[in-house]
Amino acid sequence: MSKPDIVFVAKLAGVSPATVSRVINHPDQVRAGTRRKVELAIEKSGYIRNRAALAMHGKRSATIGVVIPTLANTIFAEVIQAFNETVSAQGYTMLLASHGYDLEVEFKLTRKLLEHRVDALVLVGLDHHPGVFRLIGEQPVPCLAIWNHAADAALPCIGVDNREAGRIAAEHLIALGHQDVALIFPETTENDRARDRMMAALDAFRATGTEIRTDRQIRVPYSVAQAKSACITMLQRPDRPSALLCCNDVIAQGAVYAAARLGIPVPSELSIIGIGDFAGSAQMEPALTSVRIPAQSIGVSAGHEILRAIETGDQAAIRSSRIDLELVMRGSTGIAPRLR
Amino acid sequence: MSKPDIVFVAKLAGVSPATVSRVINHPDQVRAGTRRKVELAIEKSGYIRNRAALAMHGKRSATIGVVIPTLANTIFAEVIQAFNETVSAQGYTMLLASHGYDLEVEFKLTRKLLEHRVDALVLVGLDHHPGVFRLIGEQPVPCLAIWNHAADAALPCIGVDNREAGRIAAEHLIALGHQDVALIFPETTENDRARDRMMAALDAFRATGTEIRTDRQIRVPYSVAQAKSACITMLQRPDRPSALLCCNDVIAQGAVYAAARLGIPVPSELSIIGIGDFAGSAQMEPALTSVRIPAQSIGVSAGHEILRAIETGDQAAIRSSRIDLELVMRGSTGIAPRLR
DNA sequence: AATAGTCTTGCAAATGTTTTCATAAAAAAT
DNA sequence: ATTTTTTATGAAAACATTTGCAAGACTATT
Repeated sequence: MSKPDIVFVAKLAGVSPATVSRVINHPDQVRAGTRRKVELAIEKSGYIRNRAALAMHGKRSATIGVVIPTLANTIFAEVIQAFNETVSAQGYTMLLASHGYDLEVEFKLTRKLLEHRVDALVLVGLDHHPGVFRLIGEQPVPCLAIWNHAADAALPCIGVDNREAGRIAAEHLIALGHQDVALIFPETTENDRARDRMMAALDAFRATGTEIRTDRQIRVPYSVAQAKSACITMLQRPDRPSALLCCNDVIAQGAVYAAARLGIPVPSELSIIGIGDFAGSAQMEPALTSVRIPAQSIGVSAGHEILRAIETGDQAAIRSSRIDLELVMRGSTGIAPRLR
Repeated sequence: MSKPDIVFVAKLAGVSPATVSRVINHPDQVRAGTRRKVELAIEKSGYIRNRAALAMHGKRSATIGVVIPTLANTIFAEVIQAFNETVSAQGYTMLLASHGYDLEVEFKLTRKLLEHRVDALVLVGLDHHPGVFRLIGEQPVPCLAIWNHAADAALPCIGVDNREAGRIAAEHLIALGHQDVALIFPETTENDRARDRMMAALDAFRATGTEIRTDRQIRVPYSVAQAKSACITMLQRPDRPSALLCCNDVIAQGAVYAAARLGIPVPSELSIIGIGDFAGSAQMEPALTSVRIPAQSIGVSAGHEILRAIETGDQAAIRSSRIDLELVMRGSTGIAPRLR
């Protein structure tokens, strides 16, 4: 009664296991009559082939391992969705793991995915546990870093230049005349994306002679709720800044709500800019100005590159690419109050 | 140079493959000295055990298949995250597939996951392709439907009663005196959650003698952008309703933004209620009134039940449970204008 | 020092499938 | 009708691992 295997089906159809295998994998190699018999037996027995046995044969496992920091908010939803659509169209399934912004955990998960003999590996960002680099150096598995791009990256990568993202955001505020800006960022020690953006933003302001004081640098996790309450606290102080530069749109959305709650008019009294242009940002009122990260494109190209690397068997075949950022000016930023 | 296997490691350590296997799986069964030798050889060779071979032995594959409608918006992010955290703590990895609200695709994906010999299967909702029911009837795999709960369900299920959700939302609006209500829902043919909510809402209004006209029933996909623009169109008509009952918070968020855009004061002129209480809903201004679906609880209980079923090997062991809904009254709903 | 008992370890079988090679059957050519 | 060619099928090896069994190596007990 327990799950029928290929030899059970073969007996039922009165043929050899080899023939059953051929019906499944090379149907054209078997005579129509036999094929029908076998197909009937498969149908009747409810046979489902065991991919594990297949994978043991050096065949593809038809799985792609994907390790992301979190599933909890919108940040990676769009890339992953696009990536998944691309590869699943070719019959691949995603083994998805999330590490909660802990690179030690990321290492363990990566190892586990390799145990499953994923045909390829996708990671987010360029900063990883040394063990991760060792693993992908040793294992013959195509590996791709997404979201980030850097010319000198240790890994093939498809994504944006986060330093540029931080710079674009900062320069937009600078161009609007903002001098007193607060930076709302998460903890950056295990998050290279956030770190790059912040450093570039600080540099951009420094280049205009403005040093952003540390009490203008707020630490907050990626959470609309926590961002909102942190911003409320900060914006209630008498010397509030004229603009908020947020590490991503999750935080920026929280900031917009905070301003709304306090009745601070945006953008006339307070400008808010995010990074990412996540779903919903364009619809907010006021709509959020953001540095657009084309998640869709990243996911799709990543999918194609991975597929190509798997098909050709050449793990070095992955082409890195830098996806262009774009400043999307919307209603949440405006000229600094002091200039009017 | 190609990936070392267990016999390579065995040779390197000067022991038999069996001993290497034991070092990995039953370390206490091997003498400390030998163990160290083997561990060194594993380390040195960069050996990673092949789970496929393991799975072939009737062992666990240590994967759990999860099929969801979409990854693209927040809807399922929280459940999946909670579920994943729960099961990954026990060493399981998620094979995640999304079908884009197409039950035919869902069937194919389910089949594929079974080929991978997932140790358990999680689906969303109770409505499925007949093939899905056949598969899970034939395969000895614990299967659990999440998000929905119904007493007479064909599958073990952990979730909420979506009819109740629709009813609670409707009755809240009724209690506030709203008689002219619009329903903003997605296509319901392949989405039992949406269908149940809508039917129950219509019934609730009918019970008070109000029949909701079909031109008050708007069809819109789950997208903030599309919901917003559809609502803008509708709210601009001279005979706009006094309340909007939205199938979920994604749509409701779009509705709130639509009202903001048009300058319609919420809730004094227009009440908006959602279902789900997704991330961000509580932070909006005005904060969104919603029927809370405790995604976190659902994910965690689902995880525990699945783990129990896997460990005990008893697929019938999964206990269904109905998770309680809760009306969360916030700023987006208020007394109907005609009563003031 | 001998015996019994306890640990360690290796051998070999088993797992489910694919594929190469050989053979049998059918089709085509004479 | 016979031979040649082509096509379809089966037998068996291979894949990487685990585990029951048996034998060998210790340890403890007398």
